[in-house]
Amino acid sequence: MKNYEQVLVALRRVIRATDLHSKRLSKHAGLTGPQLLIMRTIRDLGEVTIGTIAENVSLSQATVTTILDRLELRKLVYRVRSTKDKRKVHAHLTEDGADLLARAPNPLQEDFIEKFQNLAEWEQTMILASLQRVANMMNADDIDASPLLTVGSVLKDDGWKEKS
Amino acid sequence: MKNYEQVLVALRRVIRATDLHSKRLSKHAGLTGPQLLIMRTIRDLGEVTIGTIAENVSLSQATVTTILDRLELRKLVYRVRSTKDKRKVHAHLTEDGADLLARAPNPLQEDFIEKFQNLAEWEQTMILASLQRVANMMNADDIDASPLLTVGSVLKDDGWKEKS
DNA sequence: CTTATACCTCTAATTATTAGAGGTCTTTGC
DNA sequence: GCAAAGACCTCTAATAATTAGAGGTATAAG
Repeated sequence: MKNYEQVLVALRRVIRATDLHSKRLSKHAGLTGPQLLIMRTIRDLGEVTIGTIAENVSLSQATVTTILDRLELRKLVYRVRSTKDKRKVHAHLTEDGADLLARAPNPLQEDFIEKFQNLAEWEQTMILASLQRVANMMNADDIDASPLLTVGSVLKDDGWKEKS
Repeated sequence: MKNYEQVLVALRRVIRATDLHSKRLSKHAGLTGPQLLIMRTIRDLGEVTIGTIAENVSLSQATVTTILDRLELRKLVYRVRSTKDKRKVHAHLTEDGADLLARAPNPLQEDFIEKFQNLAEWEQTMILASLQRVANMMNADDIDASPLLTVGSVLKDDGWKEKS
């Protein structure tokens, strides 16, 4: 399994669904969960458009826009309109933003990627499937508890239901 | 009749419909008809958005955008994105643009407004109705020649068909 | 515990830009 | 003169970001 990004997305969905994002993270460095999430996305992906951020953190463009407004007000990020396509806007971290982010704790993602990649492939697949199952359960209106996971079913089935 | 703008719009439509805009004006000052039209709109209306320009010259926003691109390339206009509403963009004339526009002949609009306002109201109404009739005829696929203008009908009927 | 404040989040509407296609006019080469 | 090329003009449809408006949650203050 090459892309651990799916795992991260699944993790984020679990975090949001369980309200960890707000209760656990809001104190640290004065940033809320979504704010941290977005700032990390900007740092990790480099020159990103609003749309790309939204896609990566599973939020609407409108939501990302308003959160960026607040971050920009605090001089933690800034926007640059693309010259090649003037519809697009790139978000960047300011130096202050990068500093703050570096000091902010990241209990969930800290060297997670490195460790995850050292796992056996079948184990990675199993973990991903489990996370997806949890995330789907959180977001589902009617929780269907019947289909139990088996290693066999996991290895066959790659996709997972998108958020309703 | 307070607004002579309707008369100007009607005039512009006649000009476009008869291709005067390109044949007669394109030589002067190196500007084409639509370019002149748009630059005058910017000068006369002050801080205008793209949408307002489009409305005033009866062109689509997309068309105004591309024409402004060419004018901006020649440093005759510049754009400023509104800080109050970041969707909006204001167009301005550069000094070069204002100079060029001042030297450009304006055979159709030169002190037209002042003279027009000195006419009697019924006469203004009559002229507007006539222009609208001509403009509508130009744009109509099937020209209906039957209804002749009368002073009575003109004074009653205020609206006119929008361009199809 | 209630109220106020500050976030988060969404959908729908708005504004500008771009893509793509088709048209006209002017210039250039023959 | 005439054909071809290049530069405009113009539109509709698609795309990107923002805003408006409404509803929800969490934190702070009394």
